[in-house]
Amino acid sequence: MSSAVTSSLAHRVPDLGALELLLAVARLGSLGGAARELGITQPAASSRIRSMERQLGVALVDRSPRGSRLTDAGALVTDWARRIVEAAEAFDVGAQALRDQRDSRLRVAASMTIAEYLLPGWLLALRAGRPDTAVSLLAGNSAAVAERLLADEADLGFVEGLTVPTGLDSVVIAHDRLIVVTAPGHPWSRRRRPLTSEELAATPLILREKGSGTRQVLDTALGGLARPLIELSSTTAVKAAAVGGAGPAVLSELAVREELAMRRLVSIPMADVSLARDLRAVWPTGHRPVGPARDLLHLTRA
Amino acid sequence: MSSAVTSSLAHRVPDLGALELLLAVARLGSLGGAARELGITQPAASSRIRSMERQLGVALVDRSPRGSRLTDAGALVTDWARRIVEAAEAFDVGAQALRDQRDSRLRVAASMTIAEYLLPGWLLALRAGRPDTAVSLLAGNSAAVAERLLADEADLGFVEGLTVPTGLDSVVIAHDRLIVVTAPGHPWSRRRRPLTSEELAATPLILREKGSGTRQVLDTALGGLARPLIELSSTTAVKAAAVGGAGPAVLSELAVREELAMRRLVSIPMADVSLARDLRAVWPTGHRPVGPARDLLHLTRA
DNA sequence: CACTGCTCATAAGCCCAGCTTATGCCCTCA
DNA sequence: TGAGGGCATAAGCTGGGCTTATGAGCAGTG
Repeated sequence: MSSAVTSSLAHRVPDLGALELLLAVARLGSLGGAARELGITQPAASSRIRSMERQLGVALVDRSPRGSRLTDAGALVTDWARRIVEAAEAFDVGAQALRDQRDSRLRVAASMTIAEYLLPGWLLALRAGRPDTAVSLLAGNSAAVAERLLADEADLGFVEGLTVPTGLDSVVIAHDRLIVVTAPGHPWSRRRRPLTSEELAATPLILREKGSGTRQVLDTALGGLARPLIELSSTTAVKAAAVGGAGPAVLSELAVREELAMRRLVSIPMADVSLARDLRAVWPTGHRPVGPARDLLHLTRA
Repeated sequence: MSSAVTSSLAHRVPDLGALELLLAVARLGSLGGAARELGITQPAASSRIRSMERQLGVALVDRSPRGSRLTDAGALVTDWARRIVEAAEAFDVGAQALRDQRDSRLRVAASMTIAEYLLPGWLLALRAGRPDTAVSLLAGNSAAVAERLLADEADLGFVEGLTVPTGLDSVVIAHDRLIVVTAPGHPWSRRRRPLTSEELAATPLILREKGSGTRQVLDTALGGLARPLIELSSTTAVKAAAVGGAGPAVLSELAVREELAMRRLVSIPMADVSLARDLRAVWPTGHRPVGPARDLLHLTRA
């Protein structure tokens, strides 16, 4: 599979600290200034940038006695670096929410797909507006989300099922749909006509286990007929199998957006089945969200 | 601005090596197996995962004498980690292309926006299909791209201007458009009616310098009338100024997609101006791309 | 003209994170 | 009951990144 000769990414990509430093240099136009901002000394910054240039084999900044500017290549590298740092920020805010299980001002319960793909972005936006709101996150299925809310162990929930659990009010915050995907080499990727639901039902698919949200939606749409090629217990495992060419899979648009953009997977048009589903914010009937929960709710709609 | 107390991301986010290790553990279901794959010893993997758990304050894997499985929180963390690693892969493939200036099998010349936002994804896809194609990248404006191609110093080019440089054949590979954006707090973000071109032309904007591709398109669309609030020399600088609330900016949709998703910027609808532009692959007239250049060209269209 | 203040670079020394090797315990399966 | 795969712990090494101390180049100023 992946070649063992290829030394790991971590050896070829500068670490986060170096990338943050590079972004600071780009923004401030000076090594010393960037060092100050990050709370390190100027020689440390100087040496770190230099060793990054050595590692990449590319000159990144033009130094002068009046400051430092990015080279053309440096500007490009800095933009790519920003992507890594942004992903790291999402990771950070998510991990923090996961850690502070107790006594937070805003306790969120969310389904897996939403927690994976949408929540970090929302939390970053929330932090931008209200920097000191401590958020805690509990991820689980719809039933678990409902349970937490009703036990007053969460202030706001997010679910992605077809139905709203009883005892909860809800509002639709986004739409999602399941799509059929295969690896680029699969015969279906060269089809001209859209796929019919009969064909889909007749073909063994890479699926989530029974009981998962996605599986429920698919089974309902096909009339309980989806045929498993294999059943896996996480979206990630399903994606990996599909990318590896094991067969067609049915997954949330959210989950495969990046794989589609990278052409690691291709989407197969469907003719007659609508696998749309709503993503909803939920809360105990009558208890409209207030305070930070209300702020978060507003963020999610737009 | 950003608080100095907040210790840097790098202290709260595990480094790339640790994240890669976590992904390997998730995939293989065993610390030792993951260690083997990454070419380190089992104790090293064990300790690294443990220190990552300590750093995050979250249990990530359930160890047992028969292997290790991710906890629920671990699954979530792993998915967020995958995002970082994917961004790092894009960085890596881009940096490599930037380094290998000479004697590559495939020499690409691309405009800044394309090099920044699209090319790494293409190169990853290309590498997936042809793992050993050495690619070199030169980023510059349309004129520079044309020059390289005509001097036979590049095999395939990508430009985003309004016109195709003479001497080159081209094919449209994607569409882009410029959009007006502001920070979320700006008055325009609460407008109900779309913006007219008169209003846009009458308002001082954060702009790229004259001569840049985006500026050209905007000036043409407004009849050469764009009024600068400030002129900055990179897309990134413009974005940063806009995010900071300095005023409205006009930027490529590609460049601000993530900022929009994160709600760091909001898009202001335009009534009567179309700021669409084509992204094109280009090559010297008559010399249709062959070999790796042809493969890359195919990847970009879909 | 020299002084001040900004820039960056170099050198010497410290410290800790992460690696390795060596070992031991737990569990399962033949 | 022993073999084998899983993980943990302990001791010792190494290197990368930090600090402090110092010097040099350039701009603006009285």
